[in-house]
Amino acid sequence: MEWVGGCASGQAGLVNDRAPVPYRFDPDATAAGLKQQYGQLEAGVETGDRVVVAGRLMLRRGQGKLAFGQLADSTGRIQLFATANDTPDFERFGKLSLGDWIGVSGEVMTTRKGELSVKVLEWSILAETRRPFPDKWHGINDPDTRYRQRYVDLWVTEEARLTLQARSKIVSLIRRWLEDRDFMEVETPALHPVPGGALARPFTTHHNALDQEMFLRIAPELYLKRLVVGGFERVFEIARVFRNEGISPRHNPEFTMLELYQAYADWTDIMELVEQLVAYLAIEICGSTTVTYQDRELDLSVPWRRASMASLIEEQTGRSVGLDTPIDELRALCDELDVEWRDSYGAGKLMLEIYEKTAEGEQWDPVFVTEYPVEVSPLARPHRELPGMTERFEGIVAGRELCNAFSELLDPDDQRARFEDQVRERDNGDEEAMAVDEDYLRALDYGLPATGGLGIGVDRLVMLLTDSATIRDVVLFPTLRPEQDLGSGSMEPGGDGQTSST
RNA sequence: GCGCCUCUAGCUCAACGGCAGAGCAAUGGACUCUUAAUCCACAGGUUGGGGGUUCGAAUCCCCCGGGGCGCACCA
Repeated sequence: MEWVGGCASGQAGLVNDRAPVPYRFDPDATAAGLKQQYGQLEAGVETGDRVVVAGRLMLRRGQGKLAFGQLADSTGRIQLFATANDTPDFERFGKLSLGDWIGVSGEVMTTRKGELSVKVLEWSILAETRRPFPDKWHGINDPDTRYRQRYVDLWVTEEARLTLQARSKIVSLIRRWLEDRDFMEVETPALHPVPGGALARPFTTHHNALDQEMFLRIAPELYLKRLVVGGFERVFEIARVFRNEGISPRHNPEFTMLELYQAYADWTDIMELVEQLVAYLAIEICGSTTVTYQDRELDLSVPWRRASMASLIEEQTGRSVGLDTPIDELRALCDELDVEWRDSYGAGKLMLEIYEKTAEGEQWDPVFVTEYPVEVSPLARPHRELPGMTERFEGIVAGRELCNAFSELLDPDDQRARFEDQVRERDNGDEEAMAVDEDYLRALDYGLPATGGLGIGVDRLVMLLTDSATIRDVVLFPTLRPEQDLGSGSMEPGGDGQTSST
């Protein structure tokens, strides 16, 4: 390792004074690793063990011929202990800016007060910060600044770092869990000629060479089922999907959806899969199936409650409704409950609207809501016992939809009729209705066996497991309006360029 | 898209019709065991932008812009 320690340029104090920094560096210890290995050390011990650490200087305390610092890396923080006698270029070390990246080689020790530290015996600057770091105690409070400058937020907001690290861990655990069950990860197109697989407004774009309108996918569903037709019996995709809709604490225009399809399975198999997967993740991430979400306890243990949509409506409103309830009665109930409806809505759509208004948000502990009407489930297979219903369920946790799943619709003729119903709804002004996907129908013509399918909102799952109130906290770079005053001028040395919330 | 709230130093916040302030950061100095170190000194502002009311506006009113939260849409 080449040490560039003591490379102060002699022009200290100038903003543009950039020390030469090494092309590579080889740390051999981390803050967390040191705490784990030496955590039990008594006060005043010098171990003689030499380690190399690297990171950002987050705190600094001069003490005459001593100096203390706190070095942060991706695992946490460790104290640095520098002395005029042992630390080369001690003077310069004491003048480092908060936020500077440094590499340190030194001896593992504890101070007289017992704080585990690395005594700085060699050090070098790995990168200087030319912008001041936020308040060392309060950090950044303005949410907009946090999301825009995530590269700073990750250093000064520990929860942000831990949450986003947990997200990575969760996605990794999902992959491994599914692979252990013989699911194969695939990647299907994100550019779709026909948007499908969900009810949502797409982003539109254009391919120049093909001179063709294209859509960013709103769901990978129809491609994944094509793969089951193709003989991949268990597939999954962790898909970034795009929906041209509002932004809110629970919605980002691009978000991540886990979809999986299992041949020969039905919706009951998928229910078991979901509750087991989520319980497994809760234990791995939170240490228990009982987690706290927004100051309220949440029991994710298996099995989750099953309840039909109609029964939940009755539970909340005391009114018994079903597909055979006269339409006027349903409309009257909507009016009574302040639920908007249109003439084109059938009994199934009215039921769904009533359920979403009255019951969905009232659920807290997980519940699989079953028996969705055919009318609102264009890709789900008819219920084997209940006419007009499908074998579809949604998993509701903490009052929000976590997943949507069903026994997949197999019959090409039925599917064509459902698509055509959707087109009629589109003609009636429903911009989220589906279009006919002829190639998908052709695939179904070749035969799809019984298949259970699932979509889970990964962002919302991460929110639950990390106790995050907003989706922006679990997305590294959430969608924001572009900053207005951030031109090329901000890159000029000495330019103000500080990007506040304005 | 509609409603409510909000925008003051690099960061976190005061001042709420009467001289724009503090802490941290920065800058200069003291200090051999600090833990958000402490102490001394110094500096930092077109109060988001524009207009209006007023003897006087960060403060009240209007318009515009950014952000937050609800509603609507949705996952």
